[in-house]
Amino acid sequence: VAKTEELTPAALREKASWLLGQTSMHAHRMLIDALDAEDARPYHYRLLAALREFGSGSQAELGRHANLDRSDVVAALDELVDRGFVERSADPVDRRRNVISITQAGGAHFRKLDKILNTLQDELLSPLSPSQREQLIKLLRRVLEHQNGRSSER
Amino acid sequence: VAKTEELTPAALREKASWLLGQTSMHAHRMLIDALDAEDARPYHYRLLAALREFGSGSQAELGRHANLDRSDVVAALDELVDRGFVERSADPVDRRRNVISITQAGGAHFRKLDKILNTLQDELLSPLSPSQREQLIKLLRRVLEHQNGRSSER
DNA sequence: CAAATTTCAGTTCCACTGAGATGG
DNA sequence: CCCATCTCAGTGAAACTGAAATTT
Repeated sequence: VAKTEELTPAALREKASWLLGQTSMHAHRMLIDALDAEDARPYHYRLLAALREFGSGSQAELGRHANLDRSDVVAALDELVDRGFVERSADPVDRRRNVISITQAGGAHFRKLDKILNTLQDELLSPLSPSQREQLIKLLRRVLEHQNGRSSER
Repeated sequence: VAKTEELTPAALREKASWLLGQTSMHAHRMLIDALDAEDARPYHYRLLAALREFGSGSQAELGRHANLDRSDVVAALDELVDRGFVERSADPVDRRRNVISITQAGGAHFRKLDKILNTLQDELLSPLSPSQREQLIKLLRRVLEHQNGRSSER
């Protein structure tokens, strides 16, 4: 049996950016696999979550909430419209905008995906105790808030 | 001033996979930017680190250490050869193999990149105290080891 | 005129797949 | 015959860029 712990150079293993990259890549693969069973993609979940939490809105607004590029919002919403999970309609007060609203089927779909995502978190964090999980999330959130602060200063 | 903390849906903000993805993406962008100044890419650093730590070896072996796909090893090594940081030579005992060795310039290059990477870790973790940084690294490493264990069982 | 929105076309980076040629 | 290695060509997802058309 190969000792995978000794495969990776220490120079990499000790770097937070490396650990973040590896764990996040693995988590992302798990996510793709899990969503695939529902014919869904990570972008779908993000958009539906933003819609449920902030209500209907323009595509631009939605993209900012879900952290999607304006370009990718178009294509991802096309897919959600195809599946009947959201509706596009012209905004009567600002004719540049499309108003996106979530359908009933979309709400049900989101709840299903959210369950899948929650299960996935458990699997991902299974080697950690409950307090360690909280710790990890707290630390990551702090790093992320700092990053968001710095990038919005630019 | 916009409150970026309130932009993201709670459904996302509370998920470890989301936090990992966002922080790692940001870290990756920082990495790309920092290495760009040295005309280098993340793949270069990984390969050089593996070479320094495990010594000369075949490309396949190198790829396993640096976690690069066999296909990507070829192209990345081409770049490093062009820059004079590694040398390709035929393996006398196994003529399928290329033996890759790091040059003196390559060693110097690695040390420069390693400094850049270390500075970047500091910047990345700047909102955390020293003990929090250790905590984060410890927790991430534990998650990663668990992932590696599961994926090698398949 | 400046700014925002939607959309399209195209790019980059990373990871990966399939297949061919060579050799152990 | 099977397996490993190196290489090439191509795919796919995610994030992003530039520009056009429309409207505010």
